[in-house]
Amino acid sequence: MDREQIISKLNKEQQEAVLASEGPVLILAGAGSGKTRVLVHRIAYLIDVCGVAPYNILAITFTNKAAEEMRQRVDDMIGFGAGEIWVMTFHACCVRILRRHAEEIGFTRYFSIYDRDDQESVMKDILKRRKIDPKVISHKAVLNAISSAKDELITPEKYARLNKEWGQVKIADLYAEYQDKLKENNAMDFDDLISRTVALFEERPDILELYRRKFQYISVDEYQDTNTAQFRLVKLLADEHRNLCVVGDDDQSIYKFRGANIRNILNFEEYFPDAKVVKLERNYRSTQNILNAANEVIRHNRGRKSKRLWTDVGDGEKIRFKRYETGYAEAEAVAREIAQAVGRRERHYKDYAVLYRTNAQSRLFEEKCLLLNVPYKLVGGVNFYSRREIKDVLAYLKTIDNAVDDVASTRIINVPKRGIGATTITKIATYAADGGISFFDAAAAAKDIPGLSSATAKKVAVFTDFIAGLRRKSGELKVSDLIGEILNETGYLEALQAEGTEEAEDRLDNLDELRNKAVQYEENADSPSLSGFLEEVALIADIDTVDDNDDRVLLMTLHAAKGLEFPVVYMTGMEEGIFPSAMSINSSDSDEEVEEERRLCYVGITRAREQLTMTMAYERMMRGEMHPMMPSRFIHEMPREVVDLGKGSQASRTKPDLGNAGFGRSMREAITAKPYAPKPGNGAFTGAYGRSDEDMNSGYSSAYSRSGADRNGGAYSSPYKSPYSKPAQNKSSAPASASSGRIGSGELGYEVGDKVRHVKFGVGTVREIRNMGRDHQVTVDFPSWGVKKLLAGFAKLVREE
DNA sequence: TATATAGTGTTTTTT
DNA sequence: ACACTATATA
Repeated sequence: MDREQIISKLNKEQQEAVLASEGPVLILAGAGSGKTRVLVHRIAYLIDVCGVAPYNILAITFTNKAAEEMRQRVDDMIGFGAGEIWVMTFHACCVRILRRHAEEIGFTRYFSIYDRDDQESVMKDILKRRKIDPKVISHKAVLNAISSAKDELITPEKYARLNKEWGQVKIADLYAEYQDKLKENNAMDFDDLISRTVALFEERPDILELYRRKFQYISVDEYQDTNTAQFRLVKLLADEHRNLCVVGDDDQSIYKFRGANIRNILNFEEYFPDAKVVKLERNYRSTQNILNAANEVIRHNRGRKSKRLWTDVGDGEKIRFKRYETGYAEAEAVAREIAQAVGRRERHYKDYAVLYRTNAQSRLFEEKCLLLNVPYKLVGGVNFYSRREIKDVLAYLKTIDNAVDDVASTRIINVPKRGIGATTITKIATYAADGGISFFDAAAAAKDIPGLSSATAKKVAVFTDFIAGLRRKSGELKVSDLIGEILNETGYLEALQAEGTEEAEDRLDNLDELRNKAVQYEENADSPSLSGFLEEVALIADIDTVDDNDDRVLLMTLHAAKGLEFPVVYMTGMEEGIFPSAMSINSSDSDEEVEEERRLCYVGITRAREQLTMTMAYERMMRGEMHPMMPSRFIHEMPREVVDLGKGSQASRTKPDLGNAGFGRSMREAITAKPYAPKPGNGAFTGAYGRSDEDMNSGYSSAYSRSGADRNGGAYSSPYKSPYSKPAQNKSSAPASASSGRIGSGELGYEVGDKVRHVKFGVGTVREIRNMGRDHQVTVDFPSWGVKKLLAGFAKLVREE
């Protein structure tokens, strides 16, 4: 293609961005402004017009899905040679470089990649061995501190130099040990992938030179989400030729908690004073109403590069704001609306995305979709690859592939059960530590380990022999066959099949799925290998597996929705404390954190093409308790005229002074100003505000079918009683039932205050009897043994006359 | 050694 | 509400 062909279908700013091929470029791309289009055209321009070799191009994206999409579009545009371009995520790019130079930094090319789970087992182990009370220093807190340090390229030594407080000194120490442990295991965590690549480049100018020469033209997508380490990496690679094009939107920076440094984008022009800056404000995705809402909300943030999205497609529908009694009602109403629209053939399921702030909210939507037969895909939450059965199989594969990965081998040495218990595992681990060998090698030498009985050593040998056998065969066996062999030979499948529970069925399905993925990998990879498969699996995010052709509603967090778009979007749980999260509101630098939440809101709003609905619940179940909720401040921040409150909405009914006209653009006065406070006790829905019929219906029906009665075995009877008042709990120490009168009388033959005899403890006094459902827990005070809690069915207590 | 249960803490977002 | 840990018991 020639220059004219490439730029002919782009707007003026986009053309400018595409044509600025040399030198540093900062593209401030508002949501939906066609930045992927620009990036793709830019690459085409570099190759077809500037004569750059595809081999010399590096395009970094945020997710594998984005990489795939970009690769596809580049393929379509330039055809031959596109395969040579590196289009991938930071992490994938670093792994590729690190595998090649692993030996030079003390690893082998088979190094494992540890996910959060693996990191946790390493850290727990360290804390345990150091006898540190996890209540004083939690493994999670340590890992978070380490992760933040790595994002900032702070080594353990530097961390120790920088931090002198007691807790921090401890962390520095643990950090150092953690790094040693990972190295021993020939493993790296996600953060290491970046920081070790940076370290490699800084220590070995010769290697850096290699990649500088290779990557002549670099582009970075979602630049606002890069952290210090990633920025340093890019800077190292681009410093010489300075052909660096970054694309980002400071308003969409939502990963500060992961170390994203918003200054990277705000200060780009300081690092590169000669940078060309292009602003893309024309939006090709949403209606003007949606854009107005987004613009107005984000305007409440300070310190941003000002920009204002616009479109010429017209106003479109207003944004709908709907309120429901509870989270259950909210979820049901959303699912029902979708089902109805699809039923009327107005929409496909895949036109919809249901977004929420936290993964915990997903369960309700999942339940209601199931109930109403709405096909859905849940993105995130429990990642496919972090399910137990999947991790088990992967641990087998890792043990075969990376013999020194102790986390992997300890995980599966007794899975399925081989009669190797915690004591044995500790003995093997100690032996390994003393001899400076890996856990697996120690296990292979079980018969030499003092203190292990020959019977135990034999059990261990069964395991190590099995792995050794597979290791021999791993060269010629395909990954999928290897998986099959593991599942069959260990009896893993058999054990699951024997269980016969629904959960076991799910697990079997997941294992099938894993085998399918392996087959897919074998078909698609250039040169399939066990390490290659493990790497792909480690770096895949849930969102990467979303299939655009699948006709399903997508359920996901607002974070996961970044970079995507949908005709219809529901933003749910629009409540203070949920969104913005209580965490951000109560934080010590609340202003900044709420601004990040606001950006998240902006991201959510701008996902919608045609219709956007925001929903909230008056009451929400959190940590097992019902809480009254107030509308999110972000609702107030939207301009009044783009929002539809729905007919018969409470605002116009109970606040006649606000009516339908005559007040300012702010939503603040137009909607509920006070939290909905159900009267305790009577529980009827007589809050201060009237409700639309729709709200009424969904509120009640859902509450009845879901909240009270069903889950407590019909414990609550009257429809006039609040479905939300807590029914008496079975385990409560109050009388188990009104009719039985005295506690535990009848079946047990004794009651509180009675003297009872126990085979071992002798005679004691019954202090308490708790109904545990099937059995009773009896608290007995034995004069010579103290107070014991016994199960009536077990203890065989006999009343003493 | 394996299992069942009670007690405890916990939650934002993720490559 | 849920998951994880510590404890008790066969």
